[in-house]
Amino acid sequence: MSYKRSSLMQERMEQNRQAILQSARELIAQGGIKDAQIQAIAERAGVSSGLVYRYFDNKSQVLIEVLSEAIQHEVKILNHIAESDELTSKQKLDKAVTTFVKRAMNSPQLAYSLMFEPVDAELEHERFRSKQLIKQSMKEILAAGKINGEFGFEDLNTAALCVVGAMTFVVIEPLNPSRGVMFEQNHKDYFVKQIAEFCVNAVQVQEEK
Amino acid sequence: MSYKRSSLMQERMEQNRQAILQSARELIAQGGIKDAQIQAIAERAGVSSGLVYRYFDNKSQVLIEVLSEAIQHEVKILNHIAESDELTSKQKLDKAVTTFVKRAMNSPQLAYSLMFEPVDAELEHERFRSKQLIKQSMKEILAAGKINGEFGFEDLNTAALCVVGAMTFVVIEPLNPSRGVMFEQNHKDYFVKQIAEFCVNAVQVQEEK
Amino acid sequence: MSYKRSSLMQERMEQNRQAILQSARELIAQGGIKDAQIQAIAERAGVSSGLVYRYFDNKSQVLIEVLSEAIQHEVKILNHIAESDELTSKQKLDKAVTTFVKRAMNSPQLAYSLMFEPVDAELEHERFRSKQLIKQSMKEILAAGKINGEFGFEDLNTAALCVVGAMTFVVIEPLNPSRGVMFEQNHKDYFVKQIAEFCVNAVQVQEEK
Amino acid sequence: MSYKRSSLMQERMEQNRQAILQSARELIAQGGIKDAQIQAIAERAGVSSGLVYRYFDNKSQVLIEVLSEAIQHEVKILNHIAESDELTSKQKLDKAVTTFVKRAMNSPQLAYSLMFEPVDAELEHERFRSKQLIKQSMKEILAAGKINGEFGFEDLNTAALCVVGAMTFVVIEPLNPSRGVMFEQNHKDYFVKQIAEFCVNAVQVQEEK
DNA sequence: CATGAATGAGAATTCATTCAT
DNA sequence: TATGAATGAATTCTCATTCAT
Repeated sequence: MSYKRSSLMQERMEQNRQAILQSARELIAQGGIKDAQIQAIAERAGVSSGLVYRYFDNKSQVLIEVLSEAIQHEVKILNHIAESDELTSKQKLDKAVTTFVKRAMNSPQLAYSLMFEPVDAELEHERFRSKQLIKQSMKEILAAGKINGEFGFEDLNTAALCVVGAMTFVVIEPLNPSRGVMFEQNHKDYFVKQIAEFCVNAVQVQEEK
Repeated sequence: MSYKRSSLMQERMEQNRQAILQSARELIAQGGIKDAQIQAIAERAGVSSGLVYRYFDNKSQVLIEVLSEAIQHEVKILNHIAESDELTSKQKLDKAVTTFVKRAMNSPQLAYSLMFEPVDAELEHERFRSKQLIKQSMKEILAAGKINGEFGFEDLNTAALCVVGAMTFVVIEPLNPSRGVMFEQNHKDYFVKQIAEFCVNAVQVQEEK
Repeated sequence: MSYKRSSLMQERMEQNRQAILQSARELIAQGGIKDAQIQAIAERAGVSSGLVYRYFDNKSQVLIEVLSEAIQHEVKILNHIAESDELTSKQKLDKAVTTFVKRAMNSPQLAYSLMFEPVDAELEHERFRSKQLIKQSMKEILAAGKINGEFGFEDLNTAALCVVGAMTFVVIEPLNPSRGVMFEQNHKDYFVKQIAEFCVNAVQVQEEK
Repeated sequence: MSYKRSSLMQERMEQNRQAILQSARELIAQGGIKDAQIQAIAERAGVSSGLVYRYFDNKSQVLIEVLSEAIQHEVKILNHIAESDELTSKQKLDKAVTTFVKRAMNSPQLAYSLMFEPVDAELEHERFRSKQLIKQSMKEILAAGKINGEFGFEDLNTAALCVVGAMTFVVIEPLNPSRGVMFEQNHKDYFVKQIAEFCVNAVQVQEEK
C-alpha cells in the first residue's frame, strides 16, 4: 500500500514538474522571458508559488530546463537528419535548415527567447552550450559534405556559424509588427525553401562563370 | 539678450541630450541593457536623473534613440559601400559584410544589445525598423548584383535576410564564455573573411561541377 | 494482541519524540535556533515533518521542550552540588560556577541559544521559568552560606542574579569572532577558575583592609 | 538659492535619517528586532520603504547603526565615570554599574535586543565590537583600582567580563512575565544598589575572616 | 530649466503548517 | 499513525517615474 501511494505520488509529482515547465514554456512563447515570473508560472500550472521551489532551486533553473529541453529536442531532430543514410549532404543540409526554420516559425517568440533573450549568467552559460549543440549538429553535416566533395567552404566552424545565423535570424522576422504576410502558408513554404537554398549555395563547391 | 540666452540654452540642451545618449550607449556597451538604468545613465552623463525626463518621455525613448542612432550609423556605412561606383557587386557584398562584422566585433556587447537584447514592445518595434534598414541596404547590393548577372539567388528579401542573419549572428559568438580565441587579431581577420565568403558564395551565380 | 501492539507503539512513539528533541538540540548546538527548522529537525530525526506535529503542537513547543530539558539537566547538576554534605558553601559555590561554565563552554552555541537567543513570547516565558530554576539552585547555595556565616551579601535574590549573570555571560564570549584564544584548554581552565573566584569574592563576608 | 535649497534639503535628509533610526529603535524597544522590519520602520518614520534604502545599504546597516549609537552612548557615560578625578575606584565601579543598570532598566527590551538578540553575522560582529567597548570601559576602572590597591582580583579581563555579565544579565530579569514587582521605584533602587555592591565586593581587596 | 529625494508597485524566495493519501 | 507534497503569507530589496524646491 505504501508502495502504491508512493507510486501515485511520484506520478503526480512528475505531472507537477511537467506542468511547471509547460507553463513556463507557454508564458515565454507568449510574452518572452520577462513574462515568465514565478507567480505566473505557478498560477498557470495550477500550483502554488512555493511549490515551484520544491522542484527547482530557483527561477533560473526552471528557465534553464525549459531552454535545454526545447533546444535538445531540436538538436535530436537535426542529428537524426545528419545521420540519415539515404540523403546526400546537400539534401541533409537542405532538410536540416528547412525543418529547423519551419519549426521555429511555429512559435517564433519561444524560438527568439530561447536563442536570444538575455537573462542571468547561469542561464546564458547553459544557452551557450545548447547553441553549440545545434552548431555541432550542423558541423557534422557540413564536414561530411566536405569530405565527400559536395561542399567547398574553407572553415568548418565559420560555415556552421553562418548557417545557424541565417536560419535562426529568421525567427526575428516573424516577430515584426507586420506579422501578417509571413503567416500565409504558401509564403511561409517559399520563404523556408529560399533560406535552405541560400545555405546550400553558400557552402557547395562551385565554379564561377 | 533673451535671444542670446535662448540660443545658449539650446546649445546647452543639445549637449545634455547628447551626453545622455552617449552615456546610455557606453553603459549598454559595457554591461548590456540591464546596466543602462536611468540613475546610472544620468550620473555618467553628469546630469540629474530627473533631467533625463526633460529630454525623453521615458526610459524606452532613450534606448530607442541610442539604438536608432547606432544602427543608422552602420546603415550609412553600408549604404556608402552600396553606392560605390568602383566596386563590382561581389566586392560590395564582401566589403559590406566584412565591414559590418569587424565593427560589430569591436563592441560585441553593444552589437548584441542593439540587435537582440529584448526590452519592451515599443523598443522592439523601433528595432525592427532599424533592422529593416540594414536589410534594405543589403538588398540594394544584392539587387544590383542580380541585375548585372553577378548574383543568382531567387528571392531578394530572403537572401538579404540570410546575409544579415549570418553576419549578425556572429555577434553572439564573441559573447560566449570562452571568449579568448576570438580576440586575437589574426583569427579575427580570418573569421571575418570566412563570413564574407560564405555570403558571397551563397548568392553568386554558380554551376555545380 | 492489541495490548501488545499498543505497547510497542507507545515505545515507538517515545522513540520518535526523543529523536525529534535530540535532533533539534543538535541543530541548535550547531547553528543556533535559526537552523532548527521543522524540515531539518524532522530529517535529522529520521521522521517526516508532518510527524513532528503529532508530538508537538507547533515549533515553539519543540524548542520549549529542548530548552526545558537542557536547563533542567543543568539544574539537576547544580542541585546535586548544592545538596552535597561534604562541601562548605564557598566550595559549593565555586564548584557550581565552575561546573556550569565548563559545561557551557563545551557547546557555547547551545548555551547561548538556550539562555539568550530570542524567539517568540511563549518560548521566552518558558525560558524565564528555566532560568529561575538555575537562580533558585544558586539561591540555595547562597542562602545556606549566609546562614552559616560564610557569605555576607545583603539581598539573596540579587546576589543569585548576579552570579548567574556573571557565569552565563561568558557563553557569549566564546561565540565572538576571535574565538581562537578561548579554546586552549589551559586558558579555559584559568578562565573558569577566575569566574568562580569572582563570584565567591562577591558574596563572601569580607573586611576591607 | 541653490545653496539654500541644498541646505534645507540636507537638513530634511538628516531628519529622515534620524527618523528612520529612531523608528527602528522604538520598534526594537517594543518588540525586539523581529519587529523591526523595513516596512514597519519606514511607516513609523513616515517615509516609504524604498527611501530607507537611500540612507542605508540594507536592513542590517540600519540595525547596526541603531546598535552602535545606543551602545556608544552608554560607553560614553561609562567612560566619563571612569575618567572622573574625584572618585575612588570603588566609587567609580559602583557608579558605573548603578548608572548602567538603571538606564538599561528603563528600556529593557532595547537593552536586551542590543546585547543579546541574534541577527546576522554582520550585525553580530558589530555587536561584539560594541560590547568590547563596554568591557574596555570597565577594564579601565578595574585596572586603575588594582594599581592603586583598591581592587584585588587576579585577571583583569575575566573580572571585567563578570562585571559586565552581572550588570547586563539583569536586563533579562525585567523582561519576565511577572514584570510587576521590578517596576516600583523603591524596589528598583534597592535592586540596583545590590548589584553594584555585588560587583564591588567581587573585586575589592579582602581578607577572609 | 535642473535637481535628486521620495514613492511604491513588483518580484524572488522562505518556511511553518496543513491535509490528502 | 506516518508521510511529505502543497500552501501562501510574509519579507527584503529594486528601480522607473514623479514632483517639491
